[in-house]
Amino acid sequence: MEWYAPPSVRQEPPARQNPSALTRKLGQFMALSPCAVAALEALQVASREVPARTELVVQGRAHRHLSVLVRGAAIRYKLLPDGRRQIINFVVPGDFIGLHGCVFATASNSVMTLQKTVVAPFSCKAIVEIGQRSPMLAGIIFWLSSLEQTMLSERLVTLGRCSAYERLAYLFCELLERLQWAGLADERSFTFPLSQELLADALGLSTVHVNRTLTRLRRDGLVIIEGRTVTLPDPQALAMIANLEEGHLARCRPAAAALTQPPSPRSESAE
Amino acid sequence: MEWYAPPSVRQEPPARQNPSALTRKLGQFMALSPCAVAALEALQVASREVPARTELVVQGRAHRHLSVLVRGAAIRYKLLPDGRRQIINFVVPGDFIGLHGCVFATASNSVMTLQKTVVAPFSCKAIVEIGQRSPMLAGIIFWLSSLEQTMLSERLVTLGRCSAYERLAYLFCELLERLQWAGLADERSFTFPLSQELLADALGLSTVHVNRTLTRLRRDGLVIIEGRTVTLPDPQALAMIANLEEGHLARCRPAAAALTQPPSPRSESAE
DNA sequence: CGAAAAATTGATTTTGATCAACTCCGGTGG
DNA sequence: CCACCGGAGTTGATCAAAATCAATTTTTCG
Repeated sequence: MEWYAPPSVRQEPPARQNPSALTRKLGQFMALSPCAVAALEALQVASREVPARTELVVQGRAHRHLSVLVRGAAIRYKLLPDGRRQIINFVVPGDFIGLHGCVFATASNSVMTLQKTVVAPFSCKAIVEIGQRSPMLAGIIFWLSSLEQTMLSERLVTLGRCSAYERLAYLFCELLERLQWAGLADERSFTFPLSQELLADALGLSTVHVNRTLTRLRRDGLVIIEGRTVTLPDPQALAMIANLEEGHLARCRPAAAALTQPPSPRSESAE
Repeated sequence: MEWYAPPSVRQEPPARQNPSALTRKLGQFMALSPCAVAALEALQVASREVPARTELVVQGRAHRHLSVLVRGAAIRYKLLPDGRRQIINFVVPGDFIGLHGCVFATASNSVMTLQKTVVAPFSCKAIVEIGQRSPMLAGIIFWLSSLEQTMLSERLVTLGRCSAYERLAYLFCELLERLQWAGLADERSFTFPLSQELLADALGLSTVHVNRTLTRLRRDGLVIIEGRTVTLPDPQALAMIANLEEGHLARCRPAAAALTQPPSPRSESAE
């Protein structure tokens, strides 16, 4: 409702060359058929610009739309009755917003933009239809959802068992990797509208403690923050601190079964 | 591999009357067509008994099977390199084990039984085929996966922002509710093989602190533990402490769109 | 019965929260 | 141009929650 007011739909020129963050991300994990790419890009042709601090989804209310975040940044979070906030994850370009909206009547958490952001909304039905038309695309959507669940699990482990130092290291590694997927980060740095309060709410810490721990990471030469740009001089070392094993998320490489199977299953087994 | 050794497949009599925990759970959220029920029950005809403390899935290895937990209990957890353990969730009857196995090449976390348990393994392909044959069943599986993700998010919020007292209250409420879904708990008590160490690893606490906090909950008359039976004399009060709003998980009632939509342009075939 | 696992308890330490300034910086308006 | 404002970041002091260490008791179970 809130962000719905100005119906300033912008039609992207259909002949856009550069792939969306979504297809870029997917392309790094699996071979996309041209028609899969077409279907995914088609979802995003109608985009909409949303100002900062806008609630795209409100916990407890019905989902209005499903969308893909095309450009900008958002958080998915939950407020406790007494006002405490926990950020469940950061939403970066190429991520779906409110994919649950397809199957749940009401939202269990909120989503808010962090800066001026472009989203591509579409109806739930559009997704369902796409899934029905192509089993492969259904598999891709399920894969994306599972990937998100895996990241949630990792986060849970980090919150449950890691120190503040480790948690911050973890978050920086995660953001670097995810923004790289979207083609928005280079080898060791990224730009993202983080504040210490956001870090605190994402990691279950107080802002004061985030500040002190960040100071320590800076002193240790592991993180450099200049404005909105975060540089990780030694991502490997940071990943070690974050308890991330070699190729942690590379693990999410899709299994051949569901995703490389338009009609004919190919047997690509390794041992 | 481990639990695979004795191929003691037990064929349930096909005319079993009582529904599986899975269909019981689903039935509480949505109207299942008879043929959906048949398909779900068919998945579980071949079941296998697994002893306690058996690893059904091992992090870092390929998934072997997908299965449904029919009877018993398990945990999904992750070990950090230095041995710390975080339990990601408890697996109760009616839950899938390793649903990610459909789409990921390797498991990112482990699953271990807590007691003698019956699981119904089946191939990934079986699920994919079911989903392709009936969009409604595909929707149901996606709904189950989303429900799990929602519970994960809730857990994350609890770990990030709640005290030990609140966390324990939360976990007891969650288990009560989930076991009720499976038809395994009455209004205010359930039986489950919990130890204080398990509670600690699930909630990101030390066992000592769990012990003290549990003592406090007991003293406050909110939890009674006798052997493996947990009684919550006042689930409402406990839910309040756990920061659970009215009908928290009832929120996961499915949206009509995806799940009440048997009519499909394509092959919706009868079973 | 006896060993091992689980639960309990006390003492102490550590981590991180809370409270309270205070600084730095980027606007914004006079 | 500059004073001022507000938000974010920084710092110190203190407090509280939870971890850790170390026994000890109770329960479970072969």
